Amino acid sequence: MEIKSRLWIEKEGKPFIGFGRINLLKQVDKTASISAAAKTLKMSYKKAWNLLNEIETLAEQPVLVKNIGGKNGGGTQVTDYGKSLILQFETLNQNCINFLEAEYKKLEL
Amino acid sequence: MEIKSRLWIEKEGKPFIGFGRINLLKQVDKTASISAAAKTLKMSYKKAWNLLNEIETLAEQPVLVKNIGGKNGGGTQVTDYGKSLILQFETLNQNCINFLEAEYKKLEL
DNA sequence: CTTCGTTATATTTGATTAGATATAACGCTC
DNA sequence: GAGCGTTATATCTAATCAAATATAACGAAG
Repeated sequence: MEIKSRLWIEKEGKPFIGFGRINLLKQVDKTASISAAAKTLKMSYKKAWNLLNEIETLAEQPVLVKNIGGKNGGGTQVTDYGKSLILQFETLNQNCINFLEAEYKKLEL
Repeated sequence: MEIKSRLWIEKEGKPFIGFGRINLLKQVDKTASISAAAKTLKMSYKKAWNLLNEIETLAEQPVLVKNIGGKNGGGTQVTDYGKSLILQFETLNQNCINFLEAEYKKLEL
């Protein structure tokens, strides 16, 4: 028996960043490509693009720098702001997990 | 911009209790009827029954006392154990929300 | 100027899930 | 024993969501 959690941040009532989107951002950062990131996460390119597009629509600062065409067909880089989103969310998530594990031990189920 | 969370407890890898199930249990406790609880939550009886059945299958102690037939066709009562599940989950959930609100203020998004 | 792999986008198909419907058992009440 | 409203369960339909497919634009490189 174990406790699970999912947290996310909303903006204007719409999901802004959460577990899946941050995971996707990390893969984009690692591969420098939306399509490559989608492939490693076994997700359709369309879905990945939609998720990233929602993030950028809601974000006040640019999250991605995209290059269409050119060397190797192009690619996508994650901005410093995007990287800070990843870092902040992951620490927040880990803090939450630690907190819940401690609380969970107090329960009698 | 606001932070949201969902937490749940799994048993044998399957969801045991979470937000929706606890909400349903509360309604059953209030109405003393699965069908009435399903109606107020705008959920099909089948779905409500399935959720409650999963809870009881995984729980080590009885959560519900069901009466088929009889006065008013029967009904369902929540056991003391079931009520303790409700109470414990709700306090845990509220503690988590308070914790996250505090953590959230530290972030720069 | 052709090739390449990427971003970008619409459309269509498929699968999974939720919902509606139907039916039976049950036991108290009248 | 007929009626009632509930629990219990199967089956069929609808709707939603994910996936696959198709197509175009793009720009560096050879």
